[in-house]
Amino acid sequence: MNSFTEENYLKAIYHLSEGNNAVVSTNGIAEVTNTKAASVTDMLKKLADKKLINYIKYRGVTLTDTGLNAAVHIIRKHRLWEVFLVENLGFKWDEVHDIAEELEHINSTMLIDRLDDFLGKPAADPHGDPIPDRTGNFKHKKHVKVSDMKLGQAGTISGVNEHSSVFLKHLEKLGLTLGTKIMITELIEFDGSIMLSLDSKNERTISREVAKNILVII
Amino acid sequence: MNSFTEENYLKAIYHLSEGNNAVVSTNGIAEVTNTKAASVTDMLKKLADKKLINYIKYRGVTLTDTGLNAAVHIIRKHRLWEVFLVENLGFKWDEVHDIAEELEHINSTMLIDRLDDFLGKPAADPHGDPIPDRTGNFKHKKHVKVSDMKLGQAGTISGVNEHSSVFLKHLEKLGLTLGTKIMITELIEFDGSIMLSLDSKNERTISREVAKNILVII
DNA sequence: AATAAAATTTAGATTACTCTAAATTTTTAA
DNA sequence: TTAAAAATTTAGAGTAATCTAAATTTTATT
Repeated sequence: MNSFTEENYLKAIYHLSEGNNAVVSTNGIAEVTNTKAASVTDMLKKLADKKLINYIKYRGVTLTDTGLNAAVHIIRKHRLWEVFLVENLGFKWDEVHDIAEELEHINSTMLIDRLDDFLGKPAADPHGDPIPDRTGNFKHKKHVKVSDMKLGQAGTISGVNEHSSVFLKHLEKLGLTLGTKIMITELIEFDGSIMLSLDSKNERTISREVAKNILVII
Repeated sequence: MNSFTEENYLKAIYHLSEGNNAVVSTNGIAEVTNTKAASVTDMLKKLADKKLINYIKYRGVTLTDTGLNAAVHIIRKHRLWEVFLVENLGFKWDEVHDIAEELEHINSTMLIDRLDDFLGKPAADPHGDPIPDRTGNFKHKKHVKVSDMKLGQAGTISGVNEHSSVFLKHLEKLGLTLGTKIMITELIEFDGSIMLSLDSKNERTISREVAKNILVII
């Protein structure tokens, strides 16, 4: 069994590689785990010994099949708990991240399978992120970043890349919640800002930084 | 904030003192926490520094008000999660202890209050143990051990003192579940065994050890 | 009351994870 | 293509929780 801390490293590596098994850097991991690069190096050696990652000194890290599987199951737990918190306990989408971060480390396959059944085997969490099934398979929805959309293109908001409360509250204030239909009405050359219409009515301007963290289905 | 481990010691002390603030011994704690007495001594010093316990070297331990409050809140969390597991996820009463043991350390007052509401503010967990409210108050049901009952006395099973799966499965096999009405039909002098009738029908014999761990309301 | 047994504490070490500071390797850019 | 900057690793040390073995205190028993 992997420790709480090991699980957090695996999850960090998974997220940094965007699920694509892209090579991940020591500093990148240090940043998202709130540790120092030296501590990360120590842990990488340990994870490599346990055959959870492929690690080449100075060159970076990828997950092995075992490591990927472990990471995906932690993510499954995290997202199922988020659904429970929002659907059953009445939390808002910007309030669930930290609690799910703790709940995701509870280890019981039976618990998670039964939670999954109880929730009706949901396909996505409250932020639109897909939930893998018990074998670890995702049904991959094709998400596009708003920052990659062309002028005049339309789509439906289907997810976010950033789960912090500040960001999600901001989206809510702008009316940019899951399911909202948007269309790009103007691309500002100066700073990369984007103007878009909401459900064919109101118009909004968002910064490039915000646009990068909103996902749509076209 | 107290660590996972500190919380387990507080809970152990609470249970050993039977909620009565009776003095608890180092060896007693070592046994229920699966550690060695030397490790317990180290931790007791730490808990005393944090003013969670009253500790006199060689003489034993009681909880301070702060320590008692912390312990009661951990127990509240444990019991609420047990209700959730049985009522909503379909677990049996002998399957929930270990999972609740992990869930009880999740720290979020908001989570627990909302879980409490979601469950309908239950008064007892699946083993009949009372659940304190958010201020830490128990509505104390008067429980009597079957081993303390007199010949001819009747009562309704309302709780157990032992939560292991082996014990609970045994009770189930005998039909001795919560809510069952029993009457003492014979007290065996030889070994302290007790014979009782179930819902005025079947008769059962249980050992003194079993009788000590079943609670009834008279 | 003296001594043996039991309970408890101290001393010294170990494991998991973390850190700072210094050394090494890789990348970037003149 | 080489020097400076950035990234990474190593060395050495610290904290939390644990352990064994030895020392001390309490309790039980003659």
